[in-house]
Amino acid sequence: MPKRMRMSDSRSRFFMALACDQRIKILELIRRKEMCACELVPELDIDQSVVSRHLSQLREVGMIEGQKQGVNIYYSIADERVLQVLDLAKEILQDLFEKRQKFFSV
Amino acid sequence: MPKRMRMSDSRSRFFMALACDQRIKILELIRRKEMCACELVPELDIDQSVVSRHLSQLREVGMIEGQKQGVNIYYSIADERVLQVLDLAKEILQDLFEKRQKFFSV
DNA sequence: AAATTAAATGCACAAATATGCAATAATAGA
DNA sequence: TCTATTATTGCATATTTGTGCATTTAATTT
Repeated sequence: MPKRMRMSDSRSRFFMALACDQRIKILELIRRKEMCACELVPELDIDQSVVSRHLSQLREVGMIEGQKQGVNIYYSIADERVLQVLDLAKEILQDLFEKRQKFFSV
Repeated sequence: MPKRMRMSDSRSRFFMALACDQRIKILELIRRKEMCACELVPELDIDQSVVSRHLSQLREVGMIEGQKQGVNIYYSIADERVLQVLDLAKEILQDLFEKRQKFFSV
């Protein structure tokens, strides 16, 4: 029995899905055009099994959805608001970076 | 040396800061009114040192900022867009929940 | 200056995570 | 049916993370 449940709030799991370079890259890739796992593998330079697991995780929290086409499952963004979240984070961090750069350049 | 850097993208770290029940709760608490660490401890039921570390982490990614008032440091949300991110996640998950409930009730 | 309160830090440890390898399952196409 | 390709699933492992305890640091107020 764990001392404390770390991520019982579903939002924690949601954000955990974004707390990983590879998964962010996957989202940014399939936002441009839908892709299957076997197309993602060479882009990410990690094992095929790992890509599969990342995709599962993103699917579980409702960020992406897959559609079968022949042998492949093509993934796309399931909810446009996920992209808003990604872009907001980028903006926040960019502004923070500038703010801190200004602060330390005095 | 780790095999692979897991969170070199600053966005990963940003979202990692949100991937934790306690830290989300801290944000939701100080969004209502600014609070110091010693006020947060009884609300969260974790050790004072842990609260301190959570606050550091949230500060590092620019989500909160502290202001000294006497002996205490009062924390508040540093960027309103952080709240947008939190609320977007809530909406996405709520819709996902309803969608899945509908699907499984057939 | 001394005492008190708040915040940060060092240390140890349990739990969770990302990863790769190997094997399995699933399925389309020949 | 057989084959080939794709995706999923154990299993083991190194790293990371959240946590608590004890201590230290910082700073205010008496």
